[in-house]
Amino acid sequence: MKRQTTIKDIAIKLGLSTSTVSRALKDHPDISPKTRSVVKELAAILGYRPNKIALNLRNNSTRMIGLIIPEIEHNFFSAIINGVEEIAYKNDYSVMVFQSNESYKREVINVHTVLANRVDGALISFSKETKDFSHFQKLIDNEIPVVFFDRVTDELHTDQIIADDYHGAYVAVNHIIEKGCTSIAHFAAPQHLDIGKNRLLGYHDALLNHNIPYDPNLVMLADTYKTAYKAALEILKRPNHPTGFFAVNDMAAIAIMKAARYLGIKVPEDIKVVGFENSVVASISEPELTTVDQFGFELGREACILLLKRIEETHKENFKPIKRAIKTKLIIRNSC
Amino acid sequence: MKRQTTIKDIAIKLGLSTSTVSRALKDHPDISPKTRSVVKELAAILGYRPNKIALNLRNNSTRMIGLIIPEIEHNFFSAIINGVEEIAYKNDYSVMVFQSNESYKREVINVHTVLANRVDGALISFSKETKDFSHFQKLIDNEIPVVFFDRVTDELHTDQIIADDYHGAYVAVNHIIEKGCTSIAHFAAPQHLDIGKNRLLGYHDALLNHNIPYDPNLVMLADTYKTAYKAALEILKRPNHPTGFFAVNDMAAIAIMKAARYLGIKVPEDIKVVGFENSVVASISEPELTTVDQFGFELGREACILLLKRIEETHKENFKPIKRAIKTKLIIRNSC
DNA sequence: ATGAAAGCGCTAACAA
DNA sequence: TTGTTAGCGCTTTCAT
Repeated sequence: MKRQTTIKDIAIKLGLSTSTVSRALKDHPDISPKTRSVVKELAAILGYRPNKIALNLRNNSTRMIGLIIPEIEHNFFSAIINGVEEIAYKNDYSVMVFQSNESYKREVINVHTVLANRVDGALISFSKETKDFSHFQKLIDNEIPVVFFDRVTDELHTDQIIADDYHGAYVAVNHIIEKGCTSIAHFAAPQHLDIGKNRLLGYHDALLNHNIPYDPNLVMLADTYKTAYKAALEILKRPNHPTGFFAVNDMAAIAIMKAARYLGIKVPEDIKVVGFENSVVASISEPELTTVDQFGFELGREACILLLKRIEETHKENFKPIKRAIKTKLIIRNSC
Repeated sequence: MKRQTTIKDIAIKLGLSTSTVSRALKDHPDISPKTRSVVKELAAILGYRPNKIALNLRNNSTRMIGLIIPEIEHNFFSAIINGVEEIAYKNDYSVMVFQSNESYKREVINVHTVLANRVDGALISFSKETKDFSHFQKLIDNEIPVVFFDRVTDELHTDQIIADDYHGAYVAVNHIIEKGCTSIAHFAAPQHLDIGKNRLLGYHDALLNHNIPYDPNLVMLADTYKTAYKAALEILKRPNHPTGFFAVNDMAAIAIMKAARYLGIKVPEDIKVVGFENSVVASISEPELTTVDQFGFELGREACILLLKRIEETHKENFKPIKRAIKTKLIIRNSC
């Protein structure tokens, strides 16, 4: 990089001190209008841009937010990034994105990088592999505000923003039942994730509420396209296979529909399928997927708003974690 | 943020000078083994982490790369981010992602933010709106290495990494012709984008090569789902509508298939459709989409590798821009 | 083998 | 109204 114009350059050329230039540049009232305009003019000519790094060092603040997510390529998370970015941008913060790629090891490194970069705050959705949370504790120990979203844990004393997983699942399964299904399978996420637990619980309670017994044999651990496709083939080959399917996310739901098509089973005539997420793929699949919108963009916004509030808070003592759930909404299309 | 342990803290506690501590920490041979181990021990106990900001200021280097893309939610670009990140990560660089959201105005601001953050280099794919490139010139004037990818321009004297658009399009249209179509429409991107021009050219030449006359009435400007759906409805209602469709990207291709389904036209029996990109949606649509894989991940990797090379280059004089095209590959599925 | 001092670019308390 | 000085955390040249 070329040597950039500094305040000193301007000061020397104008026979002023650096402090005068600094003040003139930020319209300090002490500086005479004449000096002010002269300084600003030369600054413009030389293309002066304040050195953010120097500012960072001086202010001990980077106006940067660290965002750790499992995978950028997952539509839900890119929607979240958008929400985060919108708020950050409006408040003159920049966002550094780090991916764990669902790897615990990588996530630990991400946390270290975030720490090293001296971000002002961090937004985190942890990997599926993560069961130990001590690396996050380092952020907290350093008093870096942290907000967890979507994938959260109660083991850490931090803010949480999640989708209303329980309620979303409940409404979805309710809808399947109202469409006439009495035997309903659930393709679930790992149960050490709150999101896995809560969606299963919503499913469970919706069944019971309609006096449909809960059958563990109808619950499969399958939250990716691949695992769901395999599980769907297996379950659809059972005699008297279930006619309703509630998947923990859209990709799993679509895998179920693909498997059904492969077996010559028709959706929604023979079986009904509901997903969770409302990603782009939901309106591309055939039939188009009925699913629960979890408003990733909104979730990103809310998480970022809360984080900025924490960053700007002065009284860090008696910190009370906030837990907020974003409302979900059932989007009815053609698969159920 | 809490006050972090500094070299000075360690120095004082140990009755040493900051320079000794600094040297001990990086195994400088001058420092006695004893001092070295004592320093390191205390550093570990206090959880010392070098302050990257201070380093940045001193070294005039941030080990950060600025990445400006149109939209993170577009699968192709998130694949690119992954490629970039892989290389950056391996070389101990961090990536700051900025979205223009296809807005010229926002892109100009992005460039300023990138500049303010004193990144060591920038990777850029500009917005559809961008026709004036002077904001990018500022980066070049500051001697910040820049590599353009996917959306590139010859107006700037910079490196470029693109997909082999011409050849990919040529092969795709060739395939459609071989499947028996003689009347083939093209859904194109704006012609001020190289990618729009080159894919149209590939389409054009493939036709001519088979003695099929080029008909401008069969070329529609439609590179989003919405515009493509509308254009497809229009063109499919024409008497003797074309039977082959080559779309500039997958979303447009899927829109064509959706419009066809709406009109009761069968793919691939009645019309054949080929896309460009090979994003996730291509294997989700029904029928699954035949498309040209443009290897976003690879493209991101290559762009980043080239950028890092530029950053580390010492001789910046007689700079010769490199233009590289990543090979594409036709992925045959069920739509053609 | 270790320390003192200067400097990266900027700001702000204090002086004049 | 403007200038001097110190300091943010770190490295490195030049003493010692």
